[in-house]
Amino acid sequence: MTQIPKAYNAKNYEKGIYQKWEKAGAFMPKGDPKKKPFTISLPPPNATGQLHLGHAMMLAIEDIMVRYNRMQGRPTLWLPGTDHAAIATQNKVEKIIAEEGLDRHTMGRAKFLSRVKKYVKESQNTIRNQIRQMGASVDWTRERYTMDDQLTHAVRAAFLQMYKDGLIYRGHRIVNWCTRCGSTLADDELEYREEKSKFYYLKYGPVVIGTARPETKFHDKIIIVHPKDKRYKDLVGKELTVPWITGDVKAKFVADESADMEMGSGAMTITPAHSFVDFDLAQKYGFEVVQIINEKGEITEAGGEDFEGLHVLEARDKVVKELDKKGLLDHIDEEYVHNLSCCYRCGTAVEPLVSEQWFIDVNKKVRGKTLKERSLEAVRKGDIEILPDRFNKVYFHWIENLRDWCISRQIWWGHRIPVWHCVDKKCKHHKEPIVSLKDPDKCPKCKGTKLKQDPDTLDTWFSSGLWTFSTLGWPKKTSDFKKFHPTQVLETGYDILFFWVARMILMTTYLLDEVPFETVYLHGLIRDKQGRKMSKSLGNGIDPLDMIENYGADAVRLSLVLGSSPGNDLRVYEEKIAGYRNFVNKIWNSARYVLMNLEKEDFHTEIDPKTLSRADKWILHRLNQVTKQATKSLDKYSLSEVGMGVYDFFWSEYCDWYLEISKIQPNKAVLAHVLKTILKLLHPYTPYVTEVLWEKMDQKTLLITEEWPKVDPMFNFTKANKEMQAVLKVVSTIRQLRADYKLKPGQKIKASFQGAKLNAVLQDNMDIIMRLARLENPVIEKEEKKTPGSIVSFAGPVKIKLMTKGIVDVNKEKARLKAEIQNLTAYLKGLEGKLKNEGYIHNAPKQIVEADKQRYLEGKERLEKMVQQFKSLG
RNA sequence: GGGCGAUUAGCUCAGUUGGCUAGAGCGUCUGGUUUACACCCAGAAGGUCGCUGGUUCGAGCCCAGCAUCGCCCACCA
Repeated sequence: MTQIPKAYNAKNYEKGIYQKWEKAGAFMPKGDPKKKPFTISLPPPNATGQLHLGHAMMLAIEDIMVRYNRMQGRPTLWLPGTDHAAIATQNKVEKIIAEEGLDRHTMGRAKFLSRVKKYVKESQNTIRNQIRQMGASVDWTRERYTMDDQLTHAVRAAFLQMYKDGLIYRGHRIVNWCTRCGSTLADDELEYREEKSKFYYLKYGPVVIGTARPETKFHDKIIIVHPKDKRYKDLVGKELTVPWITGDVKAKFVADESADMEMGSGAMTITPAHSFVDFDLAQKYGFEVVQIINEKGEITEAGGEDFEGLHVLEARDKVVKELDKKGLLDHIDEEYVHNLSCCYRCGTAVEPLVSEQWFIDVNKKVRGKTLKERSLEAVRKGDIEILPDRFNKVYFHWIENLRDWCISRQIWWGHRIPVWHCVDKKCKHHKEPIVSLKDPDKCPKCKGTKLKQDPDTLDTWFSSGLWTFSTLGWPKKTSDFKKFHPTQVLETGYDILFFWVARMILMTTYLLDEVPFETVYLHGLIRDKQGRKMSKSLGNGIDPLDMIENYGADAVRLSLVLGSSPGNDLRVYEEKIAGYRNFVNKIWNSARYVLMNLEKEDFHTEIDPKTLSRADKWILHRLNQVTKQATKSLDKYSLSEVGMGVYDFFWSEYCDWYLEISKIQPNKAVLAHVLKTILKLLHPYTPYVTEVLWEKMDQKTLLITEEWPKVDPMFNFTKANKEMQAVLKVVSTIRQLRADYKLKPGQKIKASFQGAKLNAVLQDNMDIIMRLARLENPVIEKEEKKTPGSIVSFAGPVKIKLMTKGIVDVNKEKARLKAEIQNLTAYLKGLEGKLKNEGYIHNAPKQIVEADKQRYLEGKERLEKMVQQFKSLG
């Protein structure tokens, strides 16, 4: 007999339990070496501050997968780490130093970077602490950071290999440019903001062209028309002089199918340096590309002395005025709504411009395949399975339309591009890049020592694309790498399918000729109670740490997992978390009861099959069923389904019925066995409370490393299960009657039963029925006896009669019976129709028809008895 | 413009390969100190499964169309 507190206070236990696990080395991969390892690389949170509920969800989901597989005896590795998050981190630190009146340029590169490093260190500590608080069983001995020496080495190795294969090239191409960050952005690093602006129609020689950005049009010289457009047929190929912003220009008509005949005049001029579409056209035909806007968002010398140096917005007004003066302004549409592309990190409008950058060629064949082809194939062939599978389509579409990936960034924080140039003027090869794994000290050509490294850094997703294997020691073929790669699951939010998941597949299939992971589990976004995104500006965010403080980590985990399925958003709010806290407390109290009634040795005794009552057999049978279902569904990653299934079984069967029955006829070994098994089933979901209780049950092992429950064929009791369910139904029915007639809870009622085939079962369990339904002197009647003033109801085939003469109103009983008779009659009529239907009898599976027949016969019998009873009431 | 998702009780959501009178939690209502738990127990009310057709013996589930809400991608001369 062990006493524990009345309520579970998570705070008192969680820290100690986590330390115990960690000390025992329980997070390190052990398990049966013959079994296939199970590995998850934790998506490394940005080292920029704090974790939010999305991270908490990720940790909860992955921890469930990991704990389950660990209990299945597989060598299990969950590798944690953090990401240096180039732009995000740099922006954060820039903001911080701005408050001190500083900026990075006056500070200098070295000083600024050391400031960033300090910030990252603090942030990493916060994150480590938060991951621990969630109970995440990550292997801290293998923690990694994208800027670790070893990972940086992996980045360089990857760069070098891609460079040698000609996949990485330097080119003058159009890129997305953020004028605030002073850097390029990848296509998917843009966000779109709807904006209303003016739309200008301008007279350009014989045509009218439309534009939202007149300030880019100084050097428009090509007019594109559709080859089938009759209006311009004669003009195609011709050159003519037209008056334009800063004087006359020579314009040329070119036919290309990209022109839309329906739109405006059907003719358009192009600005190759500042529009992706126009740039492609210029490449196709070899048009001149003139830069109009520079990296600061100002007009270049191409605008002439009147415009050079003006910011784009100022220039816009001035250009329009100038055109108007010349009579070239046709009209202005004030209500033009369009999507403005903005920087996803700072929100500044993005300026497409041509710049010299490093790119990854996604269409060049290496070893017979392009990067695109490899990426598509991995998913098409089923080597990678995406959950939910509807995201396959989204993935394919994205890869198919992928352009060359711009990987250079003009920011300071990140992996410096491993390219050097010889700056010795005497060297003939000073234009050739030197790409090297280690910092070179001399030029390989002229042996000079004047080398300068490319000032740019790499896109942060370049290094995270290597995450599943750079963390395992690649490019060295370490034993970890051999054992744990490919990983099994990559679990992350669907919002970074492109950013990260696709990049990992692209990099890994090329570099390793294998997939990075077998399954992609995409979780949804966290929303508030009204379904809104959580955001700082709305102030509707919930801090996971506050919730853990108030309700415990187990409750927080449940609120993030139950009721959620891959790909679907999830609403999270405090009442929900409080509800799961109640569940955790219920676990605690069920164990409290068992602990109070059992001795230590009871937790170690085997179940003796000879001692099993029908109730024992029932709960053991149900436990088998639940275990079977849970195992099957967890293998398919149906985490919510399993959690809810066990929740339900535990609460509404084990607690509500079996524990109550155990107060009447206890079987200590069964009580202990079922509870211990439930703790195991729940452990992946609520690791803390289950581990605490496990300890209280005199277990010498840790629950985290216990074996996952197996179905025990000895405990399959189909018949007892059915019989016991009937008994429980009898109790429920009586309770219902008692409530209907407002019988006092304490008042014991005389009752009789007619159960036909079930009579023996009822007799065996009469104690239970009596106690749970508060009866006295219950009897089983073999024959119908008249008992005036009693009330009657049916639990399946069992007729229940409560002797309530003088207690209840006969008229009320008549009304109730009448309603029940009507209800049943309607039901039987439906069934009858079905059973008379030839089509149904022929086509439906036999068991279904058989079951309906049974139901019909049983219902019919019940109806007869009810009618009889109704009549007897006079 | 293309695509995807959602629509089931007042709220949040389950609902397997189509087959019991469609379920749970929260909330509401009625009762309740019983060998753990009031963070609890017993019971109840509450649903034209978004709409319209179709397939089928049978549809919440499959098909077509529509509506509303949300998301993603593309385009915007």
